[in-house]
Amino acid sequence: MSGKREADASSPQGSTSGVGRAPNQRADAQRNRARILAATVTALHKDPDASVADIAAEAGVGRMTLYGHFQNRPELIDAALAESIEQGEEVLRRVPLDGDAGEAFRRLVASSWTLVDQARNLLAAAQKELPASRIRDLHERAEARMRNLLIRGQREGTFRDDLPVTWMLTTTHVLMNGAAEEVRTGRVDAREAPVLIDAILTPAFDTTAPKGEPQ
Amino acid sequence: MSGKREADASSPQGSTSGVGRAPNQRADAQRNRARILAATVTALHKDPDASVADIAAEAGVGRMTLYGHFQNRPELIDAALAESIEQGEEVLRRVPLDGDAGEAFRRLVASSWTLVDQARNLLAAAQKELPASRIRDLHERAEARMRNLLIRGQREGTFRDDLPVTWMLTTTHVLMNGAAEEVRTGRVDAREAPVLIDAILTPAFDTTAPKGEPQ
DNA sequence: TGCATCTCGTACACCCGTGATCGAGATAGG
DNA sequence: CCTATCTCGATCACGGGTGTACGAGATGCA
Repeated sequence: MSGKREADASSPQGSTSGVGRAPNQRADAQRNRARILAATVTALHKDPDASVADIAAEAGVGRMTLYGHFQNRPELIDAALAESIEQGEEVLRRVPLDGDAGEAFRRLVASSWTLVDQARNLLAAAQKELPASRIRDLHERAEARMRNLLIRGQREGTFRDDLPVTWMLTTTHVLMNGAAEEVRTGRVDAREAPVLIDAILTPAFDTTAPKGEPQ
Repeated sequence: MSGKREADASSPQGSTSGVGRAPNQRADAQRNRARILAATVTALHKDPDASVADIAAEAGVGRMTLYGHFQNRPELIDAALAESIEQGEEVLRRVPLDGDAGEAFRRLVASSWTLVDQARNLLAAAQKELPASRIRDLHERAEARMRNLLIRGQREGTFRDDLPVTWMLTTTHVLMNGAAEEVRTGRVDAREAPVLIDAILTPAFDTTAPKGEPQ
């Protein structure tokens, strides 16, 4: 449903007219497209404002080949973000959300953090090139999943209900990004990050705050 | 002491040689310098990557006049950030830090948030143009103040001591920025922001978590 | 094998931001 | 009122990124 996006991102260098080429892509063309998308993520991971040339180089492909697949920079970023999020969705869908809301939330945050850590610079780039609405749309499913979980937790009394859900989402989001930044600068070990995030969020959100010794 | 910075930011357009002009600035030149600094903050507040031309326009001054006061973009950003932080210091110095560490911390956060809210885009710009070390230096006093308070709170048993202080600082920092962003997009009212920040930090940091009904 | 498809280098036009230079004119301040 | 100081427009060089045009050659695919 609504698969209107990226309609004709195919047909590299449509020699003469080359308007609406169907997905009759040659195998190597498809491979290159995938490599470019992957390269976009890794290139941006290294340098948040990598140029199109940088990305093409990272993909081991000529700049012109890249422009054959994506008309311009925004379109490239959009496609990369969409793919990245789609892959993330596949992971997050596997996270069991039933049972205790607090436990489920911690599981979801742990999985999400890894994804955020990988794609944060891509996201930063997207925020500069794409309209905010587009980014919101792309994140809709992931955000809804977490929001619903928080709401359920509030109803069941697991989470405090004196906080707006949007603020809880923002807090979670911002903490994950902060942790990613700390990892990047080497001040925090990557494996420790989820623990640190939990150490803040659990007492901040839970109604029963088991912080160690309750004294 | 150590007023080595901005040494010769004076002498606009040193006509011929114009090397080391002492602070014999004319009154209007000083005024313009101040206006430019202020304009840098407000221009960057509107658009995080405003150009030098934008800033000059915002100050109601010619671009060349600006270059008369600051040799290049980094120097301008540096000066603006330094001044902004200096003004912030004046505010923060007035915050009483004695008494209960938790209360003192909340006071400090409330004051800090206002400052962060005003200067966050300036900071973002600075992070792109200035070496990270320089930014660290500029923030040293403010960060040390908060760090010491956190450490004292840990020693006195007010704050948990199972969290690295750096992570507590990061959490605080990141939450303030997040709140500022929410205010900017209109999802949160500015007066409510400090309350929301506290609502997270207090239960997250305090050993005794008074979250309303403790069961 | 043969053709459509795809790759990709070179070269170019264009926009934007920075920073320097020149020089005329305004203005503060003694 | 006179001069050193300051403002600031016009203009240019430069660098870097984006996107387009051309076209030769490699390659998958049937």
